[in-house]
Amino acid sequence: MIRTADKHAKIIEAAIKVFSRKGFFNARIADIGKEAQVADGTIYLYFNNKYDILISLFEEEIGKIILEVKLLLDSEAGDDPRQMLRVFALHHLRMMDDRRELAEVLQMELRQSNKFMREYRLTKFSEYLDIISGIVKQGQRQGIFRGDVLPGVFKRAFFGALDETSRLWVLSPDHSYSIEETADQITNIFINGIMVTDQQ
Amino acid sequence: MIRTADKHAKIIEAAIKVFSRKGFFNARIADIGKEAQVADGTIYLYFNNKYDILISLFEEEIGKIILEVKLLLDSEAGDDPRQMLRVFALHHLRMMDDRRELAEVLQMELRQSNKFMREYRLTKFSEYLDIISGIVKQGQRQGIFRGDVLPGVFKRAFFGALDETSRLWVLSPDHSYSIEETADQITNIFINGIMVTDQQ
DNA sequence: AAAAAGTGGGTGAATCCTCATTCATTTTTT
DNA sequence: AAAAAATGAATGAGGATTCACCCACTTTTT
Repeated sequence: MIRTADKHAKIIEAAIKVFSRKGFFNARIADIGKEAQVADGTIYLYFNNKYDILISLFEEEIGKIILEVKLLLDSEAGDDPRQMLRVFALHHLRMMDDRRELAEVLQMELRQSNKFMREYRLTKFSEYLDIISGIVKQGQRQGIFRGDVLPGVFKRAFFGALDETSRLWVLSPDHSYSIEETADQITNIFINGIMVTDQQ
Repeated sequence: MIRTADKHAKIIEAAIKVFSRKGFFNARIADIGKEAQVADGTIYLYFNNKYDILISLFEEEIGKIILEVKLLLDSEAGDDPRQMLRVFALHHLRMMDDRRELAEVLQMELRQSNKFMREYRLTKFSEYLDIISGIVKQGQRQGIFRGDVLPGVFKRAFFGALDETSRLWVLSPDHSYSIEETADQITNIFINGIMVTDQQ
């Protein structure tokens, strides 16, 4: 055999392709098997069922994204919460743009999955959002962000804004605005919106 | 005959309940029929297929929401774009809170539908978003919103923020913050973020 | 005005197809 | 030659859609 090319990873990769193409419910296990060049039955050696593939996909991929963005924050944002928000936004949008297929799966399926798998907690996703509220809290401690902003509301608003904006590209890949421009626009709105100002 | 108790509306109403409970794909036509107290076959007298129910639901319900919010904007926001954003946000969040089942369907299924029904355009949804960009443009004309903010980006960011925030309640109905408080938080961030300021 | 036809919305059992999952068998690894 | 991994045909459940039939009501004929 040509290298035990980590079947698990191969299947996840294939699932991203197939789910992004057809959506979770319309995707057949056979499609994933074919894409991964693996027999249908093999998939069940690595995953319990179809949902399990989706959940594993979420947790693993978001896990990677968290690592990436934390690294970037450490290396490029110094101690400035404004810069941290910028870095976060830019990384998020770049990632969505670079990895269209993954982006599509996250955007389309992540919400639903919450629902019909109520038992399952998307722990990694929560962790991702908590990076944002962490930044806000830090800014408030430093006195440069207004204290009356609720970090728990802000994190959702900020993520929602990024997510909704990037959906534009996923659906119609011909940007009218550049990633950098868009990230700037959004971050500026939020930063101005949350800063301590002298007037008012 | 007992006055055709508008079967169409009855089916849509039932579909909202069923889709919100089980999600589009897990919902059975039989479930909708049962909920609407109508035979399975009857549904096909009013809709072409299962997708068609979902699409009709979207367009009709969002249509109603558009009418409501436009009325409110006329009657309560005067000519002040800031106030208009407030009214829009508050109405959106209130609506999501009052009509949980509809909210759930919109949040969970609206995204996907775009995808597996690529042919279909969600015209009403676009119209809804364009209310936001209209407000921004008006504010820019009046010189109270910064001219460098792109209305097409802003509308998505603002909607995304509202949408993501309200998902919190839909999934776990025990608010920690009130609707009004949350609407205020979000609107404040965006208004401060977009205002023309003297400093900087 | 009674009887006979006609109309069409409504019905729900039957059809027919699509997969997720299983497992007996084969192939590869140790 | 065991043990482990992989295969893919067969199974069986589920569910969207169809369609032959019903019946309450309206229109036409007698």
